[in-house]
Amino acid sequence: MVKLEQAIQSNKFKNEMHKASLNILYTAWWLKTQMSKVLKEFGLTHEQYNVLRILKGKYPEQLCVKDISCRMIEKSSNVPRIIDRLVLKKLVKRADSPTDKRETVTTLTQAGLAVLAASTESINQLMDEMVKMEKQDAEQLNVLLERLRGTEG
Amino acid sequence: MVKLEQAIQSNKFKNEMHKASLNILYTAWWLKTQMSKVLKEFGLTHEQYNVLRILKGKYPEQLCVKDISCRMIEKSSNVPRIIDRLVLKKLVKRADSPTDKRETVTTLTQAGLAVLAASTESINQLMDEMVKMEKQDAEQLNVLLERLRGTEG
DNA sequence: TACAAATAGATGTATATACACTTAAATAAA
DNA sequence: TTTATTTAAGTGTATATACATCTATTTGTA
Repeated sequence: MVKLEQAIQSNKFKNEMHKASLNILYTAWWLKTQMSKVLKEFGLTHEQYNVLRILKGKYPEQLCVKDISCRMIEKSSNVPRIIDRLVLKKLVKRADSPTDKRETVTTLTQAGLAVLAASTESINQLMDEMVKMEKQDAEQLNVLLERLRGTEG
Repeated sequence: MVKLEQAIQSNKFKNEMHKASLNILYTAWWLKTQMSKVLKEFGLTHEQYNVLRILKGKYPEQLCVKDISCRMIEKSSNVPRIIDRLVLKKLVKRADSPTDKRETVTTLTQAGLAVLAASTESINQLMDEMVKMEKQDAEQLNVLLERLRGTEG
């Protein structure tokens, strides 16, 4: 097992909480990197994949930019530009909203659905291989992460 | 407490492990965002701060680019360009390595030491306010994150 | 109704990530 | 010793993040 100390070549942590913060940042980077390798085979970035998944969650409903934004893991993502790239690849379609002329709405194309299905299968397979963890541990991890963010407002 | 389900407006998780992965990614983004707000007051980005901390860890020793890279939390960071920006701000000094002409070595300036000390104090204060967690929980979190990365290699 | 405020999305800029490629220098091998 | 390989760092490009600003539209209010 690769411990945090080896990964970042340091064992000077102010306290356990400081170490845990660095551990979360490192683990997030590690997860993203592994997933990105798989997604690259489908010509997708991690963030493009996230947008496709969000669209799938409401398919065939059309979602406006702000409805996608508020579901993104990283809230400061620039969704219009991510959609730009998905449009170029013909994985999503953009249209004016019929109810509000300020909004543009987006939906998956058939190609988008296909690429998403295939890439999701690979991602799920990766997760099964990569992350060996008992259900009970995963539950405990979720509890602790939400406890950590306790003061979030 | 803000749960993951509210944060990303979804409660469709394949299993607890899938949820834990998203929870780690979201928590990492949340931590980075909070820290970046504090660092901005000192004109630093999260990654610039990480490089300064790494240099401090060996100060007054001079570190070459690869020694900084291997200590970065995000290994794919482009360290030469982060150093470029720190040099412009006169927080670090770059010089040719005396032993290997391919290498350039970097050290903190007095200004760099001062900015790092001040920003670290603010970051520590933020952490104390933001993250309310018992030492025991933090220890358990570290155990679980390392168990999750078990197959890393 | 007319005007002010708020909202949606697009756009601009600086920085960072991810990764490929180049150049120079050090090391290994023929 | 000469050549080949490896290594270190810098550079180029596409994409993303973080945040500010702009425009068009909608909503709220006088």
